[in-house]
Amino acid sequence: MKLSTRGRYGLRAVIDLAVHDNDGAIALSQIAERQGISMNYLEQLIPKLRKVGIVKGIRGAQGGYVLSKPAHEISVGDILRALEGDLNPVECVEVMGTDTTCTNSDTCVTKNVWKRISDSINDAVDGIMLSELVEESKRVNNEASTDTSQKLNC
Amino acid sequence: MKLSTRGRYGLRAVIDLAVHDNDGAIALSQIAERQGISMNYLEQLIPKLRKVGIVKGIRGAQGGYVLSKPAHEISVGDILRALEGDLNPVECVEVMGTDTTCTNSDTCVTKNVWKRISDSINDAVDGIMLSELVEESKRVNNEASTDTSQKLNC
DNA sequence: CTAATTCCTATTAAATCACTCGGCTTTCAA
DNA sequence: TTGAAAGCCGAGTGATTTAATAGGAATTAG
Repeated sequence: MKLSTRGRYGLRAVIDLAVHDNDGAIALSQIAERQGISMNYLEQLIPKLRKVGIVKGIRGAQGGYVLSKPAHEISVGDILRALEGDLNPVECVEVMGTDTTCTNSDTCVTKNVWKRISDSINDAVDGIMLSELVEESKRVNNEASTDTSQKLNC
Repeated sequence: MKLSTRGRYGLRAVIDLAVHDNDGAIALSQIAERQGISMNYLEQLIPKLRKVGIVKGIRGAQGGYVLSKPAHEISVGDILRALEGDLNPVECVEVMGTDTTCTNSDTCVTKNVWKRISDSINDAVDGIMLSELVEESKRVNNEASTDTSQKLNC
């Protein structure tokens, strides 16, 4: 019941990108260095974010990545689901009504348990917008004001 | 971000045990057969439940397992945490204040995200008591009333 | 005693994770 | 026009975890 590094690194990368949003295209190498993440590995996470329209790649020299829509239109849920797949604790809880796997879903007691967990997770992450995290990141780094690099942990 | 079979099988096993609570000690072989779970594997999950005082083993012939406290005093959270370990989405979110790993927790923006996810998961599972699931299981099986075996899926 | 049962430890095949690596394509800048 | 900077893509790999299986010791009712 843990998020993988995909979700953790990926969220940090997107926050980093969002914080530097008005600096034009940001090269992956910059994000990787600031966040202390292997660039090769980050490169694997990006396609997942690109596919759902969170980031956009700009190829060629002086290229890099930008957010493909404003930060207040991107939720943490969007980011984490792109990176981790659906956030349901079990397979059988699908999008609502579309029970593919679980055959005896009528007599299944545990299903309601998984549903409640699933809903609470998704509600939580959908309630946090990327813009909030950007604000918080800037505020925290101003207070600390030691270095301007947006180094994030966890 | 999925529960393992430990949590899924284990919860079903405990529900099964709770449903047959007044039949005396229940052999693992019975639970395994009713739930369609390998007995050898179930045997590995039991120690986790025993350690936190959810079930109690009765050794010898005619032995088996019983709940070690009433079902309304056992939450789904107790069961899942026993089987899966803590339900936090990342390591660095610990019991509140005991931040062992994450060093720069002050400037860590994502930490609050993990905290909110963690809280919502734990609130959800702690709000469901085993007794509720037993009630529901009995009700559902009466309505369906095809077989008396408490076969659960998911 | 003996059969049933819990209890404990070891082994294992398969999957997943967290990367690394190499090569290709696109584009800008000099 | 060419070269370097970047994104893009797929294959490979060691370590860890998962989901079991297997075997045997301890315990107890009948």
